[in-house]
Amino acid sequence: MNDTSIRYLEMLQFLPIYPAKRSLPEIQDHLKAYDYLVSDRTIQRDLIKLSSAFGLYCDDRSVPFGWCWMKDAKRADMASMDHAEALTLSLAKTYLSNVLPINNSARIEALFNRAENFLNQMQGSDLIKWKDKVRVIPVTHAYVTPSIKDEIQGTIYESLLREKQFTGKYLSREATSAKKATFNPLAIVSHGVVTRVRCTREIGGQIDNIIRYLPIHRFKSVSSLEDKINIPDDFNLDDYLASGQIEYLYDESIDLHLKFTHSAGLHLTETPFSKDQDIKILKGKSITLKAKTPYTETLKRWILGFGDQVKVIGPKKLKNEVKEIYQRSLTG
Amino acid sequence: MNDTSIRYLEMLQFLPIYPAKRSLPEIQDHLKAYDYLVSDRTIQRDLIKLSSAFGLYCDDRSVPFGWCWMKDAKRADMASMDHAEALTLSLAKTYLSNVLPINNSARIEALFNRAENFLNQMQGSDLIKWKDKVRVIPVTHAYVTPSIKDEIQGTIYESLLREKQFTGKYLSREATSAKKATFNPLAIVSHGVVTRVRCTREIGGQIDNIIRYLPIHRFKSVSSLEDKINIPDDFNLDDYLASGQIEYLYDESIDLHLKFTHSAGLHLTETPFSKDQDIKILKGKSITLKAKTPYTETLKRWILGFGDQVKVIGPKKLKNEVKEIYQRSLTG
DNA sequence: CTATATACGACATACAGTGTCGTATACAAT
DNA sequence: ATTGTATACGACACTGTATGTCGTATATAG
Repeated sequence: MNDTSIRYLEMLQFLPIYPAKRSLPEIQDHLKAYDYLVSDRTIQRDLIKLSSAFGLYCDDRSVPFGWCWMKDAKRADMASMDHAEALTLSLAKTYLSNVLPINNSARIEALFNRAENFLNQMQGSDLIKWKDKVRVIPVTHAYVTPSIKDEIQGTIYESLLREKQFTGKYLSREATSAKKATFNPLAIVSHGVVTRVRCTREIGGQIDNIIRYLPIHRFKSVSSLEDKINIPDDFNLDDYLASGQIEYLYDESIDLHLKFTHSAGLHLTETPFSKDQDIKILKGKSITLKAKTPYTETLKRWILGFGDQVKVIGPKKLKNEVKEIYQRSLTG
Repeated sequence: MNDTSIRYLEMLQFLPIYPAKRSLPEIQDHLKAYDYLVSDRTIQRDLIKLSSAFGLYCDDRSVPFGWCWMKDAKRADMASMDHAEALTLSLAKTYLSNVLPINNSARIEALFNRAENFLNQMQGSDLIKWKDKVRVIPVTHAYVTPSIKDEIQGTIYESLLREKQFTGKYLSREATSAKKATFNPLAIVSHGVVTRVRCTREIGGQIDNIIRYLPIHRFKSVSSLEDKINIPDDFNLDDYLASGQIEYLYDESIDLHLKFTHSAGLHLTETPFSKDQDIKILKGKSITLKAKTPYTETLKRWILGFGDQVKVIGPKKLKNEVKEIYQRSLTG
């Protein structure tokens, strides 16, 4: 068996990403721990060899030299972790699990696991309970994720990208048993825990040219075909999303004008609504926001979520809409 | 360059994870592209050698044989990506960038880049514009991310985990110039694009035992110290978050009871509010939801976001609160 | 059944990987 | 400055293994 290659990998995984770095003696010690007893000269030669193939960088401004991955190295994801990065990944995991079915990616799970292992195995005089030091406050309600089988998601994604058809059994909301059909995948639209595939359907060779919008968790089974998809003439995803068939986009662009209470609006000074926002703090301490923005379902919820801490000043249409919502709520 | 070990690594990176596989001629072609001109016999021997050391699998049910990584192989994270995984990662990136400052993690960026490169370089008869086939509809308004310097975030995270102090210049919202002090980091609380550090402050060796809650983007500079942090007696993060000093948790547990319009509530049948939710579809098609849940700021916004499509039935306190919000909105 | 592609054992050879040694250089302490 | 120690690196020799070639067996396709 060839020890050398494995030793290389062990080395590559021990090196951090620039600007952090490791000296040759540190590397040698690390390898020793894995029973790779090689001379320093060998390691030196290895590093030079690997640096051209993998994009390693050697900081030779001072002795001992420091070795690391270049920031933009292709395979920099193999590099070792540091505290900050592991913590960032742990946070990322929490956010993503609220919002995206990531069960499909063995790799990203492996990455998250590596981060947690790193944090758990932190060396030190006493075991530091890092989990007691970190909290994520969700920015959105965390629904229970519908379960999606890896193979189903994988097949649909791959068919989409390869522009191939797939067959499958789909259980619609109304139906009691899943219906078999052939599908032409056109696009994937991810909206939180629900991922949908835009597609047309063929049953018994019959295409109906209805563009459907099917949550992939409702597919009970799928298998890929090698036939090219039939694309409806001039299908365009953005046009489709904007067409209002899906509720999410009401208006391409509106001149939003809101008035916040001081405490509710203050966050805009640090986390702007948008890059072109225009905020003013009025005498009474209220804060006004002006911005050009698309009018989406998400925006509407964002505004409504503030309750009486925000007042819509414009556009008039939106102002009336919100007013009517409140009136209906009170009378309904 | 003619190096066996690096050729091995190149090979390993070319192999996909089971059930996908690559044939020997495919592997040879790939290596040829990297100027590794070796005989097929050599590659065959390599694969056999590597398979025991790395957990490769050879599908020898039909000729030509297909090689791949076993699913649970230790180092499977160096395997090549497939379509589904690359797409998942691309979606994850979009979500995360709305919600978390990930600029700090060179590794996760490297992973995302790898995914996008994979998608861009998809071979095929014609170039497939994958970006036209994927959309993410944000589940929450995307604020502009405050800029945080890598070093500052890194130093604070590391200090927290190592339980060491750090010094830094902090610019408070009211002040015009940053103030230098020593900080005892106690915890990190991430809330969307804003990440805050719970800490106490020391100025001129004087500790005030006020537990502060500072957004890390307001630090202008920091540098780590080697002194152990001073922890206030019986500090506990959860107690602190629950104490109401931060607005986010109003009540440990309430019996939430809501009534949705049919269209607004239907999503709960597939993406449940919580694991213990109890939903009923009434005669008038309205949908009621009962669930035990903490009462948080996020929950309040979630409810308000539905506007007149939801009615609070209980608890009474919440019902009145929402009613008052609407009344104030209309009269204010 | 024939033709072609693939798999794999055997063998001889060249060369890559390695440790050792010696020298040049860098950094820290005196 | 001067000394001592750690590090970097070129040169060389040796061992082992990585490699191409060839021949044979087997599988797939036409």
